Amino acid sequence: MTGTTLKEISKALGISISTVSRALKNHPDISSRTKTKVAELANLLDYEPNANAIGLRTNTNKVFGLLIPSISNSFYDSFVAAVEEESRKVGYSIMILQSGDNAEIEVENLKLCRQNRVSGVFVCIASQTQHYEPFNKIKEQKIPLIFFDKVPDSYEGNKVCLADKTSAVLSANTIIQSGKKSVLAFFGNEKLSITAKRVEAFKDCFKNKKIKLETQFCNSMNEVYPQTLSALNKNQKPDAIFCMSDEILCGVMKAVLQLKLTVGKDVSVIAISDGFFPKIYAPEITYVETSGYKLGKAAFTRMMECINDNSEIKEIIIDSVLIQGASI
Amino acid sequence: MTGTTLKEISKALGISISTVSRALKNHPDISSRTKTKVAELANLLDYEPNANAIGLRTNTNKVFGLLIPSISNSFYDSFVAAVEEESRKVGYSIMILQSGDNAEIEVENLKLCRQNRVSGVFVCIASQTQHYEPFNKIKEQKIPLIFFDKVPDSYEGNKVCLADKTSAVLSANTIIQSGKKSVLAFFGNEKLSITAKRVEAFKDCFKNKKIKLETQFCNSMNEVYPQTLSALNKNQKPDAIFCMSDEILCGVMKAVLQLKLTVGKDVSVIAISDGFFPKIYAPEITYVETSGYKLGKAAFTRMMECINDNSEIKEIIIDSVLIQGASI
DNA sequence: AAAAAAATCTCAAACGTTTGCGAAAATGTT
DNA sequence: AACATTTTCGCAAACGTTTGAGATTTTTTT
Repeated sequence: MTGTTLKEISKALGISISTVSRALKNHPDISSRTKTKVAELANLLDYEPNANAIGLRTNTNKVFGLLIPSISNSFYDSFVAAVEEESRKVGYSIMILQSGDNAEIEVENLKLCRQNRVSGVFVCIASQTQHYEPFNKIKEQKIPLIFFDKVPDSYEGNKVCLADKTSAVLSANTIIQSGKKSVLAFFGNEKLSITAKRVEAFKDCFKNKKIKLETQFCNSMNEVYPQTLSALNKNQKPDAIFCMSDEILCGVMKAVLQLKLTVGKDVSVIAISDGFFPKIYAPEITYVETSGYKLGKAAFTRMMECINDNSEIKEIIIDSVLIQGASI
Repeated sequence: MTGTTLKEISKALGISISTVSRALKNHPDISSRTKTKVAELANLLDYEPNANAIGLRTNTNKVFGLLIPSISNSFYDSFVAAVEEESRKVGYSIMILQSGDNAEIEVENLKLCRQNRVSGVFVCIASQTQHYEPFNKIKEQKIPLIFFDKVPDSYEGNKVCLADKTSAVLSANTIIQSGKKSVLAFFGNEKLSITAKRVEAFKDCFKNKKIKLETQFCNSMNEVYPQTLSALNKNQKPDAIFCMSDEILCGVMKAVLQLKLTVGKDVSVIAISDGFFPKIYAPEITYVETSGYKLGKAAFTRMMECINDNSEIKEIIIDSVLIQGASI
């Protein structure tokens, strides 16, 4: 009914189940003659190993858990794409679990990973995650755990993240070198430590400079848009705007378009982005690249290291680079 | 070492494994006294059922397979988000498999779904998928199969897709009613049947009208951009541009921005989109909504119907609706 | 107080694989 | 031809759970 099993093949060939099993995995104990016999019949009968049985027997799954706040986000989905791509190459699949940035759902999802005996889990923690026992449980089961992007400060573990400060500093210095005098800087969710770090580093760059700097925290395009609009309508409007994320960039640009300003001439804009959005505008926006794709590749590499030799804990930081557009 | 098992609980409590198993699932045969005893200890010991063992015993997994060309696409990732969200509510997880629009990887992925005994699979076929035996195999195993978005014409099955024609017709009629005289229409991958249908329906609307219509096929923003640029630089430039997708819209708008034209005044624009991109421009773009999110919800609903009562095959079509912006 | 019914629990097989160890068959060595 | 090796294979247990059917205990009925 459902699928061919080793037992069926063994019966049909008059050999034992173990021989069939070994034949299929090219075990040296088995003669090449029976190997081909087995292979042929298995092929004919469309034999496919039962992943559950294997998982039960070996107590692992060829599956990675991937915990993420939301997949509808160009940064995360390029991360996911990268991890999936690499995983497939080595025979792993990925199980995606969204938390909706909700800490409770996050622990549910961690539980799911344990129940499924996944081979490893990648996690980008929710903003309000406070308790780390669920993560400890994962570790107790010897399941490799890789934090990425939003990583916990106060918890030890493998971490792969972007150079938070570098990207902010790079942006700030670009603005300073261009000789701008009044800067409006938009940052994301104030509660996130990544935001805090960036703000601090960014502000530091402007110390002792004769440049006016105003910083604001925003969570969505719909907040940024009106704020930019009113800022640009003031008498002393900013001559440079910094955008910490794509969403913010979109909000800023919407205001810029609304006022029919030309970026790079009437006002300068610089963003932190993974690169898609800056290129949909003309002139293109100058940005500091933070690639979800690269981050994904790095996280995957780290995961494989953990699986192969359960080595010590590492924190990896992906550097960012400035991509010149014509907006500043 | 790894995790608590039923056996351990049963031994500790001096009762049989089956009693423990039944107690945990609230079976009527078990007294409430032992139920609470079991529940307490299970809780204390952090018992978590082994998904592999359950899967092996019951021959199913609480997992849906999700086959998709690429997840880095706002339409698909909102689809994925919707399916994941709903699945979680009923205790299912999703396994994401990208084909990269490659038919061979697609069959590999289908195989993975079978090996994992998933409870159901959602699939958006690759553009060149020709052979349907792998899908038959899925069906033979009584695994519910839901095609979505890019569905095969020549293959019977459950299908959930957007009203291809309606969205094109809606766009066309909006253009006609606005009194435009020269239309430039960009469509996506020429080989896809969905494209063919839309083109045909779109063209039909313009029959017997005194409107100039030029259609072009494009696959990326980088193609659309220069083409739009040159079209808008001609003497008789189009007064309305139709964009079949978000990517095309971005390409068109880049040219519009480049030329410092104002949408809705200098040139009209209308798109088919799931709604994010049209709203990042000012004025906002008028579009026909085709929501990946809604499609996901519908596909999920259909999946649950299939799981509950293995009813007959259905084809569901999600209607589209015009969202007014100021671009036409 | 005995018989019948109901409630509660246990046994044991099964799901499909993997794997250590021992058995049989083939080959090589004196 | 007898023995030692090597090659090839089979046995059986184990992974953790579910489930039908039977066993035991408790409660109800007569």
